[in-house]
Amino acid sequence: MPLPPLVADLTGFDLLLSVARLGSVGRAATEHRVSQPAASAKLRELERRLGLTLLHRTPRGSTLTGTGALVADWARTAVDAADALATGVAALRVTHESRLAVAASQTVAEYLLPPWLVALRAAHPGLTVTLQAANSADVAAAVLAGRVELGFVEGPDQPAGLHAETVATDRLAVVVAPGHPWARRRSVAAAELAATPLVSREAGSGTRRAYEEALGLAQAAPLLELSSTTAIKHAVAAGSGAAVLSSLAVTAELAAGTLVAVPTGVALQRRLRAVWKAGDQLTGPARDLYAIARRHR
Amino acid sequence: MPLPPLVADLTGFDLLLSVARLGSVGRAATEHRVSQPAASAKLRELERRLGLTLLHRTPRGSTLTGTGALVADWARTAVDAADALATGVAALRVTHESRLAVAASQTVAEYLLPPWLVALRAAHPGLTVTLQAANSADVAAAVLAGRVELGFVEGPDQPAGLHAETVATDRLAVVVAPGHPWARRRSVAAAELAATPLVSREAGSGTRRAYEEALGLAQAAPLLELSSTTAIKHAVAAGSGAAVLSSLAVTAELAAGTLVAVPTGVALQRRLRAVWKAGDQLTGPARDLYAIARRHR
DNA sequence: CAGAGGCATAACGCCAGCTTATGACCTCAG
DNA sequence: CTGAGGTCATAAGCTGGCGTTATGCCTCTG
Repeated sequence: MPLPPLVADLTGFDLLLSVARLGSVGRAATEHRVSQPAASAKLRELERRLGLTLLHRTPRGSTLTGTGALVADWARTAVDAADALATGVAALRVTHESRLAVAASQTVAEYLLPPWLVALRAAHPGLTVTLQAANSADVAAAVLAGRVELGFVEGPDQPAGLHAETVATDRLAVVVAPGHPWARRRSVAAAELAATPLVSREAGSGTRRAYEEALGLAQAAPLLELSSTTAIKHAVAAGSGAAVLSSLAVTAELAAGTLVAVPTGVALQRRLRAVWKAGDQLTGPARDLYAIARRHR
Repeated sequence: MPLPPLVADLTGFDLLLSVARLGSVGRAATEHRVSQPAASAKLRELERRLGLTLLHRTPRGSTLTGTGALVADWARTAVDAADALATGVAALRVTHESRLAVAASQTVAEYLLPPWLVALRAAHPGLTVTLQAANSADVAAAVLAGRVELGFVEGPDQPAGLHAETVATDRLAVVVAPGHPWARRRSVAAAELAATPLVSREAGSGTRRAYEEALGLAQAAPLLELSSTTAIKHAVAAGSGAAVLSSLAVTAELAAGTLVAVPTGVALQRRLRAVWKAGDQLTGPARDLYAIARRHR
């Protein structure tokens, strides 16, 4: 199901947010580097397509109507998400004149880092960040080798030669499709969970290791081994079985009802930690990013 | 600061998500009702602009690369937010062949309802929802008069003639600008809070009423009275003083560091309740929406 | 009463992006 | 080994959306 064309292009909504902030269509146009008539037409077209009146236009400027304010607040969420996407992509891009290099494990890179980077960028407008997404072992290696200043790792291991500080705790959730027998269970005991083959990532993934450790398993026998979280979610939603995933990864699906979380008797959680070279003191943007990560905890 | 042009248009990212799900550029093109070359060109252009390789193209289809999967996950967040925006707008639009009419107070309409409606639409693909955003008293009146089947209200009042069930609890947060004297305080006592004029909504707003009740005030003297949550946030961020706002309304600002939450000795919270006519039984989409709201709690 | 600031309308030109048609490539079946 | 079917890339041509400048009208201010 493709995105409705109404919202595929966010520039109109972005313009609306500028009008809300600046109080005039003309000033919003200036901020967006377009002519005033272009902005005026764009906003009018937006109103026409939504079938809503968003602005009170007066000779002294423009203000939002009630519905305009409501739409603007929803739009802000979408624009912020797009902004986080842009920031993440910019960091992923290998820029050779980078200023801060960061490495992060999959879960952190996917779900936590983008808003942190948006906040960091607010504090350091000109800063370029490069991000390397890798598994926890590679992150540790990159920090040790000095390729990145700061790393974020998951899982139980204590990396040698690194100073580690917990910045967040990630709960792991057992998820199944709504039609799965477990979907209506009050609870699934640790023993039953340990005895059930799951849809999971490849051996050595941070999520899988944390799960194996929590259940005291040396190596869990997988029902199906897939290489990405997304693939696992789809397989489970299609009824392939149960999976253990970061709760951060399944909020949207739980909200939509595509997946159902099953309560368990086990505390499935793991710490997400910031790591840097032991003995070193974090400075500049790296220090700020660490502070932001702690603050968001 | 306008949105980077890279992400202003989400169609490319949306297409990427379809490719991830369907495994082929051509099928994604079909789903989006465009020709295969158009989709191919669009994805290639996306890769060019991001400076990243997102797809493995093979004669048997296309799959995401590692960075492609990462970008796709971030993109999914943005696309979902845009989808919530579209759903909210569609519900706001007065459609005359509506099927489910809902009224909600400001906080619920702004922050909670869009994802609920997205989930509801997943269960009822053809359903048209109309939404009326109003204050709690008007919501109750609309339900009583039968203009809407289901309402969502906030605040302490028990609406006469209506059956009410709590669907969520909203914490109120005391927020100030980072430079405000309170920003570094460990705690602000109830008495001090009650004695301090705040930036607030007009008398009678749900948030303001809940705050007055929690502090045992008949009527709080405002420092500044503004008509929208957004205006209040900006005024506070600019250093105008302190405000009490729904924690739902300030998550983004707290994350970005624009605003700072001040711990207080008072339990500032209020219930958000679903209401329908006493004696009636919820049926059909209204019943499902209520269930979704409870599930998201 | 004049000027400034704000939004709308008009006229025009350009380029982005879509479509159809076709080609190149791989895989698999017989 | 060979042909069919599926996938993606390239080419060429056209349309129309969108932005620009120029201008007019309105309202509030001094």
